[in-house]
Amino acid sequence: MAQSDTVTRILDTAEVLFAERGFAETSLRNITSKARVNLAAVNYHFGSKKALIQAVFARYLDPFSQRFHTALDELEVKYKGDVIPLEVLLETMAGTVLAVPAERNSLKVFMRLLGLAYSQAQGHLRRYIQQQYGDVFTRFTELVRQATPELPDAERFWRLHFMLGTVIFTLSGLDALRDIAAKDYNEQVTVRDLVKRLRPVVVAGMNAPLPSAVDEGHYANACAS
Amino acid sequence: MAQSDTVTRILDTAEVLFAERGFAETSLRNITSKARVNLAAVNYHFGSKKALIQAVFARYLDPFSQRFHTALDELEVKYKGDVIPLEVLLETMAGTVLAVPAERNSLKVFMRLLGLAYSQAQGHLRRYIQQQYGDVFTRFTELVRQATPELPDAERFWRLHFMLGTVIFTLSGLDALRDIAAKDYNEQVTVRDLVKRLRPVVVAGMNAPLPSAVDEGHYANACAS
Amino acid sequence: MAQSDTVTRILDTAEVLFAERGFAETSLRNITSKARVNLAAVNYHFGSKKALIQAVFARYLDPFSQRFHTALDELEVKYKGDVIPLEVLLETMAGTVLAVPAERNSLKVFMRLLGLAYSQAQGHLRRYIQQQYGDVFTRFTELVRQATPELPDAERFWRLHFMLGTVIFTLSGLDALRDIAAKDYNEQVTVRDLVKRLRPVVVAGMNAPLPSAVDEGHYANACAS
Amino acid sequence: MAQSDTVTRILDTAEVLFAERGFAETSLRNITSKARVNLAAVNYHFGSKKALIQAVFARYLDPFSQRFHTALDELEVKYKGDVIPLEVLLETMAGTVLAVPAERNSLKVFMRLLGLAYSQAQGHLRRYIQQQYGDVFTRFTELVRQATPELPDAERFWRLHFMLGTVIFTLSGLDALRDIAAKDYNEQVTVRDLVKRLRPVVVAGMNAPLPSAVDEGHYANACAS
DNA sequence: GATGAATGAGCCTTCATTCAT
DNA sequence: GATGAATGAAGGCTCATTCAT
Repeated sequence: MAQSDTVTRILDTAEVLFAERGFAETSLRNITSKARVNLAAVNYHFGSKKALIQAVFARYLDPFSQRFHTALDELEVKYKGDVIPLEVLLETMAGTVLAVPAERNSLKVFMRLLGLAYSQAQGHLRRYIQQQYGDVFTRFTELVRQATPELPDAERFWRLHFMLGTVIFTLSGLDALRDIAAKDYNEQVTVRDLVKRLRPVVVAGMNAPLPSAVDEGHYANACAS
Repeated sequence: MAQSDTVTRILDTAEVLFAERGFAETSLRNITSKARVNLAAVNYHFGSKKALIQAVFARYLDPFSQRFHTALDELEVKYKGDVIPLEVLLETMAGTVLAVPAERNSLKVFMRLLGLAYSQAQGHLRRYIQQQYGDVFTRFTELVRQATPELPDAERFWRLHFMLGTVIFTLSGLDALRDIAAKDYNEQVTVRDLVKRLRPVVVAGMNAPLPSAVDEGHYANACAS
Repeated sequence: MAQSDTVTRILDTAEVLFAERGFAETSLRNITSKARVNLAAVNYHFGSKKALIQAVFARYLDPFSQRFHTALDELEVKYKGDVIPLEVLLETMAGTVLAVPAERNSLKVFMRLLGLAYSQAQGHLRRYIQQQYGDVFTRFTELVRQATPELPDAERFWRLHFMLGTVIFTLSGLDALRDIAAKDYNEQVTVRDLVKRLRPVVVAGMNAPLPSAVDEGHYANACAS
Repeated sequence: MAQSDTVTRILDTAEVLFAERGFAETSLRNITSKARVNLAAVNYHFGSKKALIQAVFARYLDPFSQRFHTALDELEVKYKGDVIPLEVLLETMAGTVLAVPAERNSLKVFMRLLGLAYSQAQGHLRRYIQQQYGDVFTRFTELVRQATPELPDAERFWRLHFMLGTVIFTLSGLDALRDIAAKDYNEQVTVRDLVKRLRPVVVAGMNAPLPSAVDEGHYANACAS
């Protein structure tokens, strides 16, 4: 078997199974048997299951990180010191996110993986992602800060995560939702359709009026934590 | 030991551990040893791990479902045939969601669990929730439909899920995000604060302009799936 | 619930399940749930699973033992000191065996149980049967001895067990064999039919010529144990 | 540890324990601890306990099936079209049965296993044996049919099973019976002795006169099932 | 470089039994 | 007299990992 064929086969199979079932629910046996590879190969090539999980992410995030840096470079050149508008920043990020897995025909898988990275109990994974790719996100949020000077820093932080939740939740649960949509609305939705639908919602969310301080304590009597 | 003390102790411990680690990563031994209860007690009282998971959800969703029905009844009486405004509907839902676990001092846990219900590979759980509580959500979405007659049905479906993602993603990942926010913005955020912040964003998202058909194919060259 | 209703329900259910699956494969839960009786009732009324197994046998063997003694009494009166012919002894035993469970409509179950008593790893059961009912069988074999004076004692011992094997094996596996027979020979066989078929074979087996000493060592080179 | 040493040790230990206690009463832990082998080795090499049980049988039945086919081939050559006498067929089967485990010094174990295969609630095992080795037995019964043209087909079917019961019941319960015989008749019986004793009985049983139709209903009043 | 074999820890579940009520 | 609750032991099986070859 060719040298890195095994490695590739493992990664290809692992990302699909991880995306389908989650990390804990996917055993190395599941992966190696479906990939028709020796069970010990995972530990041989990657060292451990954790390292395999990280490698699966790295295969997406390395090119993403690189392309996103390049795209931001180009934007900074184009706007040469002027503030880059929020819509442009969001479009750029969306474009890069879509571009990377497009080459691997598996945007859906990538989105599922991103969702899992947030929701599953894999502390090592969040630490790994933060450490390896934190700088791109830091750079991006700084540009967003410049594009939304009217937003308090904390508000911007939360709204970015609100919108992150919107996107990841939707795209990572795409299959299930798509089935419902297809049944109820007789509509075959593609990722492209969804992104088109997401755009105005995300922009509106980011530009929503600030919460009025008046409402404070509205639920105070109902919420203890 | 008091009659149903064991049952309660198991449920209390299970919901915390499930919320912290997920279902697959939490063993019955983890639960029973922390709850200082015999391992076999889980199977005696619940029948299986799956049934325990469902029971954990039922303890939240049963009262939620009941209260939400009641709240919607009251709204329908109050508006006697008139359309109930979207903001009122959203407030009512938020109020009910907050009220239920408030009595148990564990809104955070409830939100984590809801997030897990969507993201983890527990098909039985989604089936169970859909089957047991589907009707409340159906009733709610029908009222939302009447409140947003200008939205195409499919668009409303997707936007509701966009907003669901916003809320669940944020609140279920609350701890991690709160830590970051505390460090970067020196801010101790409560769930109440977050709900206050979420409200204008959700309303703005639901009321965002419809996506223009002109944009179609915008990312066509970047997205293969 | 009436006093001994529970006991009867347990015994009725237990004998059926034991006959179907064997002793180890039938749990007290199987029995009590099918009998719609409390799990603890078995230990309450019988003391242990072993005791339940013995009770199931006692319900058949007590009347059998009593009737067989009576039948042999009558034979001894009738033949007043003369030797009772082998055929008569065999017929009498067969008649008694058939008569007992006939009242409970479950000869098949009784035979399965007898087969299990021999084949399953329930040492306590063999000891129990030997201790409780050994005397009837001793009395019977003594009469057989008188009826077959030409047979060496050891030969008679073995032939009785050969024939016991014939009967128990056939009748205890009745269902499976009946299915095959029904399929291959288009024949719906009853227990009565089988007993009719067994009679000449058993008699011929008992009366077979003695093995010639010449044959000794015929398989010596083929058999090491 | 040598390559298949583990497999052999597991099989050797398993067949002894199965024969002594039955399948359900023998745990994998019993087997692996006695065989001084890791518990997981059973699942690694065999896949499941069921598969182990089947493997234990296969180790006897594979060579038996092969040898018996060969022996029947030789008989057909020798008798070139003529009918092979019943005695010869029975001797041939007996010889093959004795020859196979002789090499493994465990005829007794083999016989116990055969008895268990019939009496224990292991449906999968009967299915497996029928499927894997059904053809040899079909071939054998066809030759018996030619050797006993005077017997009605159904009668021959039942008599073969009568005799099968005789043999399996006796040989599978050998140890217990041998103990009794040793005590009562001061006789140390070997398997060879028993086979010598079985032969005339089996032949006489097969050749017994047909049951007279006159006797029909003899026990009719005594047998309800 | 790659793999078949083996391992120890842990999984969920079921068992017969006991006990307080 | 009868039962719901609880228990310790044991069941078969799967896991990620290691190791000799």
